[in-house]
Amino acid sequence: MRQAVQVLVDEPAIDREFTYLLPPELAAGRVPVAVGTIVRVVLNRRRLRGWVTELDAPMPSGRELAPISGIVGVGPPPHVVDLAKWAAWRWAGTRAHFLRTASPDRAVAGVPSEPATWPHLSSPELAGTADWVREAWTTDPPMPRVARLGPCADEWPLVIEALRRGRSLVLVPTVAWAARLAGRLRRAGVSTSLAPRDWAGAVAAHVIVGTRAAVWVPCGQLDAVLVLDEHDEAYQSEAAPTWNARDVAVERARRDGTHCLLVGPMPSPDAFVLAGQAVADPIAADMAAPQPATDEPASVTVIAEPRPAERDAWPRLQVADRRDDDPATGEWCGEALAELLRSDAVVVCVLNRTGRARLAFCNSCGELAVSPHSGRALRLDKQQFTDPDTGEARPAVCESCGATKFRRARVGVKGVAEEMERLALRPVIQVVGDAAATAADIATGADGRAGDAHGPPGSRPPLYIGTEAVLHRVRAADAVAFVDFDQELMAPRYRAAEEAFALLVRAARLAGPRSGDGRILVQTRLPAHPVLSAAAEADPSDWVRGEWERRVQMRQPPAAAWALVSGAAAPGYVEQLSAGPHAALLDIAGSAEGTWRIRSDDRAALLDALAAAERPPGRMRVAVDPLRA
DNA sequence: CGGACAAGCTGA
DNA sequence: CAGCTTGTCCGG
Repeated sequence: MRQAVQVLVDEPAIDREFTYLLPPELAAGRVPVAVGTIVRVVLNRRRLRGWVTELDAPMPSGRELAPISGIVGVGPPPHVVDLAKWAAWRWAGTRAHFLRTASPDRAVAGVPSEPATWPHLSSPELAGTADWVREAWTTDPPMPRVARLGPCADEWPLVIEALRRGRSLVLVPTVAWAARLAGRLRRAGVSTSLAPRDWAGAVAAHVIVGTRAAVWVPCGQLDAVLVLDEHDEAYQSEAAPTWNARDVAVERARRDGTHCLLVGPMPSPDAFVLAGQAVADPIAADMAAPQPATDEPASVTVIAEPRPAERDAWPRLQVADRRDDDPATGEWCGEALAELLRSDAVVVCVLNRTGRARLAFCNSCGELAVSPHSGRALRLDKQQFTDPDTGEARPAVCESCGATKFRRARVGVKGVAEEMERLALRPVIQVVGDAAATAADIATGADGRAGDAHGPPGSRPPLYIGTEAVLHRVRAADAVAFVDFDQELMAPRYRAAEEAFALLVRAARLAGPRSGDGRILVQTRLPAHPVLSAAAEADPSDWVRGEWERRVQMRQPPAAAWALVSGAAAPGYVEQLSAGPHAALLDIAGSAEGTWRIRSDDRAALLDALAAAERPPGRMRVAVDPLRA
């Protein structure tokens, strides 16, 4: 009896399964052949990698099958192969894309055997004290839960609580965080796998720690899933398919019948949708979330630390109201910031603009210099204006009063840095983009304080200024100042407020808790903005509720499902969608640059429609619920 | 995706 | 009509 298997080839453009013969000598080889095993096949004279997706495929009649040409190594286990199939539907991608992410970098001949039980946690370092979160791990039936943890709070007790349940998966947004946590766990004697470096080792580990790809670890049944900083955009892929590891984690936990805890200083609207979909009986009316199946709002309870603890996990937030300042002067620096800069504190300033001049205001009459043709603002370069549309240079003369002196406003990092140095009388270090600063620029002292490595003893610590990259590259500061926070709050993106809050979270970690005198200064003309009140009071619940209502009202993700379709094949594909069976539930809008936005209140209907529509030949990108739209 | 093959274009 | 380009099809 000859055995045939189904093989999905590792070629996203093909994304099809083919039947191959499994020769007996390969079936009896060193690597066991199972669903997920990585094999080599010849398709149309091409040698390709592929994954076994079915072991006993029906033998087709009237066709001679080609044999599998070799076994490459162990691949993702069957339940992960199935999870990849779900993800391909969820983000309108190919199975091959997700199976690649779930497969080891290099050929793996075998995996260790799974321990039957997990060791009892005995070391004193493993004594957990997160009573407040324990109920999250005991609800029956298990379900995804949302928990709030202040930005400066230690995640360790939550990790210990997870470990008590058994084999745990802990996702964190950055590689550095993963490495730090894995090291700490190993030192405490816990068998730990740092994914994806230790691909096969995950099978035998008590805890698997990693960034977004870690959600695809090849281990078996999980007993607890923990996603830290679940709001972080690093969990979502920017390239299509725009999959999100947090959402995959929730689905994986659901399939394992286990608990999943979504943790962060600010529960994201997405977390509420994920938890809300799982709520059968409303536990408390803390937050309304959609339940598409029944159209009935479910209630999601947010688990939070006792108030004093959460409050202490935030730095003090100082709001510098700039409404009284004259906008025409273009001064970037208010009194509170000036005072901070003149002090001896290590200060990190954030300004999400690079370069020097942006807008020019007349020194005598305050008029904004604009192009007479387009009405757009002119850039002031040295003593000349540059027209933003034509690039044409013109003399710097005020149209309304004839004066020739201008001052720049909305200056970028470079311009502010120059003035800051004069104002603060100490060195200013600029951090822009990823490659701009070298390690030496942001060397930190033994205690992790930025600035200790600079200058002779007794000299004043430097100031840092940069785009938000500076928040990733300086490890600690006495204070973080946002030069123009309105730019974040009012950015023309549907997630602007959420992203602004995420910046405050990053800043909070640099500044440290209020007990350590940590401090964030925010210059704004919107001092009552809910994002600012949330951070000032260390309680984001009002803001999160309002943000959710806004998303519902505007039909934005995650309250509604979006798919952005672009590329050469997009017109034909969108035409298919508008003629398909789900068309009535879809809201299709074209845009100028050959991009279509398909919107639906019913995510499943949208995803089914995307999967069912035929893809015409040619390149195409489908971004489901993209971060930027 | 990339090889095969068919249909279309060019130049002598 | 050879020799080349361009387009469409399909893979086990």
